[in-house]
Order: sequence, then C-alpha cells, then structure tokens
Amino acid sequence: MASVARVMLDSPLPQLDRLFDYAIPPALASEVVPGVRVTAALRSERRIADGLVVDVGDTSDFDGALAPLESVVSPARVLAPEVWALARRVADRQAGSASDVLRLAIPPRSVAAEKKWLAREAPAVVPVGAVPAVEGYASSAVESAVDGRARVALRSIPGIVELPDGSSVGRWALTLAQAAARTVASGASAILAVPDYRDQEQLEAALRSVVPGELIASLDARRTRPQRYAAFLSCLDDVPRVIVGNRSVVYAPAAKLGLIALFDDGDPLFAEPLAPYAHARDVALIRQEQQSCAVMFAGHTRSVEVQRLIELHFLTELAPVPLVTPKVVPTVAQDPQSRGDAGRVPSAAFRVATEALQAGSVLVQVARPGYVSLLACRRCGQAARCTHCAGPLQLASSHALPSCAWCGRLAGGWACSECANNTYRMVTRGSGRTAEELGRAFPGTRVIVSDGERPVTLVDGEPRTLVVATRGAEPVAVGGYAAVILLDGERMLQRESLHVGDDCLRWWSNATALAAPGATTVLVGVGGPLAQALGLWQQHSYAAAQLIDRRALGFPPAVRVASVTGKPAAVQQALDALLEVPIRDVLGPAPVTADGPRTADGGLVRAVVRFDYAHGSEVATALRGAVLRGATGTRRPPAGQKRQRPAPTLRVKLDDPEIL
DNA sequence: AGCACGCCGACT
DNA sequence: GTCGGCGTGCTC
Repeated sequence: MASVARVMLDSPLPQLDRLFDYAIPPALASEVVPGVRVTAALRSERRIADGLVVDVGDTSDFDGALAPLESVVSPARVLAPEVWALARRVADRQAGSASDVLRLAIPPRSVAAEKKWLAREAPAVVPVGAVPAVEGYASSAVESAVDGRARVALRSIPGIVELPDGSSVGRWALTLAQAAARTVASGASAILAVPDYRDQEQLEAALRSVVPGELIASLDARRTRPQRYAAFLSCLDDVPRVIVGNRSVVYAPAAKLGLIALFDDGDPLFAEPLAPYAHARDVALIRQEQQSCAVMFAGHTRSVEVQRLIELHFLTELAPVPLVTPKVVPTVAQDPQSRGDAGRVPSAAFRVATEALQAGSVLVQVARPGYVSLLACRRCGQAARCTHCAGPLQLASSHALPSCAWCGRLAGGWACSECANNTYRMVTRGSGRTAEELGRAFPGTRVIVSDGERPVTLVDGEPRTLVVATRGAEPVAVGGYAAVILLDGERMLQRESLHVGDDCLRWWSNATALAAPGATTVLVGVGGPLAQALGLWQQHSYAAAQLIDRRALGFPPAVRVASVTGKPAAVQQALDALLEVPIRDVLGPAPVTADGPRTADGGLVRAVVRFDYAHGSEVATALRGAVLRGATGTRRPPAGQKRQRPAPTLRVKLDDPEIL
C-alpha cells in the first residue's frame, strides 16, 4: 500500500502551483488512488484545501514531516493521467497555473450525478455498424488520416446535407461525424470541438446518423450542472466515445484518444477568456503530441495560424476532390443609380434575390446591430443632437430612450432643432430594421429574422422566404438557400482589428456554405483580395498572403507575443527577468486605459514582448518567475494607510489574439 | 489567500 | 515580566 500521495491543490495562487506530498492515513489507504478528489490541511489544521491526487508512492522528496490527508471526497477518478500531463504542459506554456487549467478540464461536481455514475453497471461495448466512406475527398483520404494519426487541415465542403432523420446540417458536420465514427469503429475515442452550440447541434445530429447515441457525450455549458457532470463522468468509462463540445472539450478525458478535430478554428470563441488563456487550437496540438492521436482542423476558411503550420509541413492539407466551388458574385459598384428598390440592396443583388425567391429561401447577412444607432429627424433628416451639450443622440437598444453619446443624458422630450418635429428615425439600422425594409422591397415574402438575441437554427427553405441574419447567426435552410446576399461587408470591414479581413472572410464563407448547389452568393460593396478569395473560394490564398504580411510586420502568428500588465514596478521587474532570454523586442510599457473597470486607482501599464516560437518555454519560465515574485513579495503599504488592495499582481497573457 | 510566527509598545 | 499590535513569509 502506498504511503505518500502527491496532490495538486485547488488554488489559483502561483505559489501553490506544484505538487504537495501528504501522508496517506492507513484508514484511507485503499481509497487514495491517482485521480481522486481529496481534502488536505494546508499550513494549519484549520485550513482545509481541496485537491486532486496526481500520483501515489512510498517516498517523498520533502524534508519535513508529511501532514496526513484529511479525507477522500469520492472514489471517482476524475483526473485522468493524460489530462494531468496536458494541464501541466498547457499551464507551463502559458505561464499559468495547472489548477486553473484543471478547473476548465473538470466541471463542477454534482453529487447526485456522481452517485448515479458510481452505481452504474459496467458500460457495455456498443458495436458501431459499418461506417460509410467519407465522400467528397480522394478515396479513403480522410480515413487514412484518421487511421494514420495524421495532422491535417481539412477544407470542408460547402453545402447542406439532409440526414436520414429528416434534419438538415452543414456538410462539414457530416464529414467530421464520419471521421469520428471511423475512429470509434477502430476502438478509439474522438474529441470534436466546435465554436458554439448551434454548430454543436448540427454536429450532434450528424453524429446520431452514423454512431449509436450511447457513444456520444456532449459536454456543453448550456446544460444543467448535473447533466454536464454526468456527461463528463461518462467520458471516464473505458469505452471509446465521441465527445462533442465547445473550446474546453479539448481537455476531456477520453479512452484511447484517436482523434481531436476542431471546426472553424479561426472563430474567436476558441480563445479561452479564463486564465491561463490557452487557445483550444494550441491545446489540441499539445495533446496530439502527447498522445499521438490524429488532429484535424476543418473549416470553410483557413486561419493564418493553420496556414503557418501547413507551410511548416507540420499539417497536411486535405482538400475535397473534386473541388466544390460556390458561385460568388462580388459587386463593387456603389453608385446610387445602381441601387434597387430596397435602398441598401444594389440592383444586381436585388435581381438575384427576386429570382431566387421563386425557387427557395434567400439569406441576407447583415452586420451586427447596435454598434451605434444614431438618430436623425424623421422630417428634415437633421442629425438629432443633445439639447444639453449638442452631442449625437443614439439608441442603445430598440426599447431604450434615446440618449446622448457624449454626456449620457436621456433625451426623452427631444424635438428637432431645425424644424421642431419630434419624431426621429435611425440612421444606421440593425437586423430588425433591415428586415422591415426588405419586407417592403420584396412584397409577398415571409421575413424571418435571426440575430444574437433571438437566433433561429433552422428554416424550412420554402420559396418566398427572406431570412435576415446577423453574421454568425445564420440559420441552416433545408436544402440550402437559393441565394445568399452578403449585405454589410463594407461596414464589417470598418472594425479596427488586425484580423478584420480574416474575420470577414470567415463570416462570408460560412454564410456562403449554406447555399444550395448552384445558388449564387452576392457580396455587396467589397472588392480587392478579400472579394477575390471568396469569389474563387481560395481562402487559403488569402491566409498565405496574410502570413507574408504578418512576417513582414512581426505580428502573430509569425511571431509569438506575451502581454505583461501591472503596476510599473512589477512590469519592469518582469521585463528585467527577460534580459537573459533571446526575445525579439519589447513594445511599451504603455499606460493601460480602457482595460476593464479599474481605471482610477491603478496606474497600470502594459508591455508586449515579441519572441520566436523556439524560445517560448524560456519566455514562459521567466515570466512565471516574475509572477511568482510579484505574488510572494507583496509589500504592504507603509503603516498609516488603510488596508489597500494588495498590489495588482502581474497579469501575463501569452498569444492574446486581441493584442496589437 | 489564509494563517502562524515574530519582534516591539502599554498593561495587570 | 507578558498581551497583542501588525509586518513577513510559508504552505507537504
């Protein structure tokens, strides 16, 4: 019987981010096994911490007397050895704490769900029927990639498929489901990660058509806590499964992992907002290295990150055979004469839509509403101004009163300064407004609106139906749309970001992929390389060109970056720790202004460090050391001052996609 | 983060 | 002589 347990304590403190040895009391000897939750005293008998047993043994490197474990919380071995190895590596790479990663990897415990799971009968091995060949690619190309545990960038086939149960999903979902079915049929598990629940629903429907439902585990955050935990526990069974979920599913325990696949890895939802901020793509790559499974990045576009890995020959490109290229018509002409009756819709797009409405549904993609909905006098068109400071008036939401963008005062009893009229109209419009206008422009059509607040997942695809959707909220149409109109491209491109181009191309490509075979997509008001990439369905060419630009500028993913935020002294201390590390350069430190609610007290600064992939671990180690010193060497303010917040600890973020 | 240990000022 | 103030440092 082992007498020493090595325990990872559940604490975000960087000082505690290492294993602690505890003596195993004889009474607990049979229960203390790797992976179980335990409690243990920390520094005093009165302070009990939660922890996870990583390992057991008979010796300890610790010089002092070992404290005994307090209790075993449950016999469920929730921390699988490979998940521990993954968490440690991810934390080290991100200069963060393993327990922070484990909090993402192991969902909150539900006692009821756990009891039920512990009392279950041994899970039966469900045979997977014959898996049909993955169609649309070179003969058994996808199968070989899965079987050979390859690393591939898969170009998804645009279009919609109808499943045997009558539902319609994106064709990408069926491809991934078949790859997963192949994996399970060979006796291994597959992890499939998607950006959001709408993608997940499609993928689950596709999966149900190719593997028995008992083998599918869905780890989505939309379910209740017990449901989530039950699904997590089912992954611990020694039975190959298909595990589906959002970004954190890449940490799921999986019996004999054979495949990790991400769909649309360029979606910002794959970037983890919680410390240590590891991107699901990076986690998948680490895990594939540790467990020698296949890894697959599928999508209708190519992220610059994946393009880089292809050019390094780390990933192999897998394209459909024959290539499937949707028909895309860019319309750059913006002269007012060419506009049709719908005002915003140029006549070319108007014609396409009118004709297509006879055959089926038409998708109109619009920008997200509510950036700023400025107001103008309904009668004379004069911009509505605040009576107090003359600032522009705006609507925060459709039911809000107009308010001033400058001073924030509500403008309840507004009247036009020019003509004294007291009714206004919106100058920029959201999806609802667009829908109203389009409904008038296309008489006799049914208008369906889908946006972030009220998303629609599926429409029937019947003729004379106009579906107005904000980018990212486009419903799937049975049989595919008869036409797709990408309306607000110009406006989408106005966002100030390093990735506007990539993002827009992704939004447009994903909408285009919802079209029926042979249907036309019209890209309104955009020309240049983006329109060309979409028109030729060569998103990879755009990504390759972007990568060249990023290399020239020294931007990610050509280089890696780390941001260091904190009090000036703490940031300087961190930069000093990097003096011996071969980094490229340091940008800043510069004062942080619009970073969160605390602006007044902080005086925070941020520096950005750029470095090469080859020196990632050295940079992470040095920054981790600085974080540790910042946490332990907390000098309290000199006596006399009231208890001030402890000095803002150093915040280190590696590969933040929003940086620069 | 907690919590204990430690080294200086006013108390029965 | 010791009770307790808070500054410092560690946590198996």
